[in-house]
Amino acid sequence: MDEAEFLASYDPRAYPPVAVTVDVVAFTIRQDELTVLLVRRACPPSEGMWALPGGFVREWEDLPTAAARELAEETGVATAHRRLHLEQLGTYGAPDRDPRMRVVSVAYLAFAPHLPDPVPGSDARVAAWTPVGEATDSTYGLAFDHATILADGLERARSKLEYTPLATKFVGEEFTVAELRAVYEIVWGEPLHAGNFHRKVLSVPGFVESTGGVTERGGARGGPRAKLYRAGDARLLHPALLMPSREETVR
Amino acid sequence: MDEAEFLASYDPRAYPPVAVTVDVVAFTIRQDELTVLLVRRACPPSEGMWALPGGFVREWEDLPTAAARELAEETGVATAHRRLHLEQLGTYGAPDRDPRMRVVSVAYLAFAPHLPDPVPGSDARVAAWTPVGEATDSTYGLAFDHATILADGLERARSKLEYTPLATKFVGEEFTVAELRAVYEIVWGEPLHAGNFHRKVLSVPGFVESTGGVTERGGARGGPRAKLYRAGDARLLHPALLMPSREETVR
DNA sequence: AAAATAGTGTCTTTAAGACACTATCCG
DNA sequence: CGGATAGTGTCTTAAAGACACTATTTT
Repeated sequence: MDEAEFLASYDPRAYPPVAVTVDVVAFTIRQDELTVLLVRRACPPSEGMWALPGGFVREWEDLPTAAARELAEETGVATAHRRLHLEQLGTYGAPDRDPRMRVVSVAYLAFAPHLPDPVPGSDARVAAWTPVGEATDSTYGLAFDHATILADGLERARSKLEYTPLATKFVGEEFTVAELRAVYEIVWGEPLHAGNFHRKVLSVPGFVESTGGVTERGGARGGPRAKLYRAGDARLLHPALLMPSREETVR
Repeated sequence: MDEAEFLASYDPRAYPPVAVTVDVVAFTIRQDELTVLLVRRACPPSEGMWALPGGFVREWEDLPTAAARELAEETGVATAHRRLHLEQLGTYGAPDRDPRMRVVSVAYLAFAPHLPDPVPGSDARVAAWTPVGEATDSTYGLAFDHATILADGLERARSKLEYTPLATKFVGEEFTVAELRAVYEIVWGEPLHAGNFHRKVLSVPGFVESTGGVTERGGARGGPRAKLYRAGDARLLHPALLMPSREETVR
């Protein structure tokens, strides 16, 4: 029996119930750390454990809309938050990933600069921005398969920094090259050469464009004022900015 | 109401019915053309139109297992076909993508060398390997949103050739550099420089390894026998083989 | 004044691409 | 033999990385 036949003879009681949910891996940078939004589960199973925010997809709701709504419910960020980047990460549907029933979850990845502290929702859930170093620790005990989803999201974010202008989604509308470099260093977890990075960023067509302005003040511990840039119109970076440590990590 | 609360109070009749299906974009190369497996729909809606093979996910079945099963049902290829590559492409869940009910479809991408002619299933469906040039023609009229899924699959395949050893999945266990080059030329749709390609492939660590053997005969129209290689152990290609035309296509 | 930072210059090494060339094999 | 193909050599250019250096600003 194929899809067509099955659906032609569709009867809600004739097949096993499946729930479709969205889970959101929302990253933001706070205090020079990459953090992910987690919520504390208020009911079984895994009551009291941390989990990714997520929930049931509503009847007439598109998948990305559902993801944006779930994020908004936790953070109070308007769904149409101007600088929010949302992309599909993958779908997780192992039959036993939720002990109660078959749940297929479509995971989304969200990036935004300086997202606010979670707003306690009307249902008074606890949500918190958690450093990814803690959240990916195997002893942290995320609920369900959320540790896998988070790991996949982190890997996606790291590699998207290489060949897309994703880093500009983590900084404000106007930013300095040093701020952009900080994003790379924080997400990749290793220091970059300031001079070479500077030249490289400016040499990639469409990555950033100058606003003409400079910062009000120099660096916190000294140094000249930095020129300001905004995101350019490139969708892909050519040539790409490759992670330094890729060489040996690769095989 | 969040996911946890919803599921805690789960009752199959309390929420709108959703079906979860898998659709498979299966690529193989036949007669120097990239082809995709399509089936002709035997019942409404879109009766008689071509569509990607796919179907309902069974109760205790994992998502990739469901995709492999759907492919096997059309091609007769054993699910454990030794050289079949299967990866998740994305999930398509627009509320109106199927007129009958809410259907969320998880699309998979499959690659294999020389897949056989489709075996008419027990239900006598018609299936055929169709050149992607025809299938992606906007007048070809694929059912549902399958034109979008196919386009996404093609784009994924093209870019995966760049930085992964995916091309080795389209050729036999042992292959020549020229055969590998043909894969790139067919999928990318443009000729490559034979000499530079040869040197490049051999210079990427872990891409291919020599078997020590050579072909029985030279090229069909002359030329020396070619050395034989098998896939190496690299998961990523460093440095990558970038598409020639990327330069201006990018922004 | 001291220290830190923004930004540039330059050199070395690696990789990509263009082109040429030889050796081998088919018909 | 003529033509096509496998594989290599070499040169030019682009890009990555290491290092040095100047100018500017903060404390």
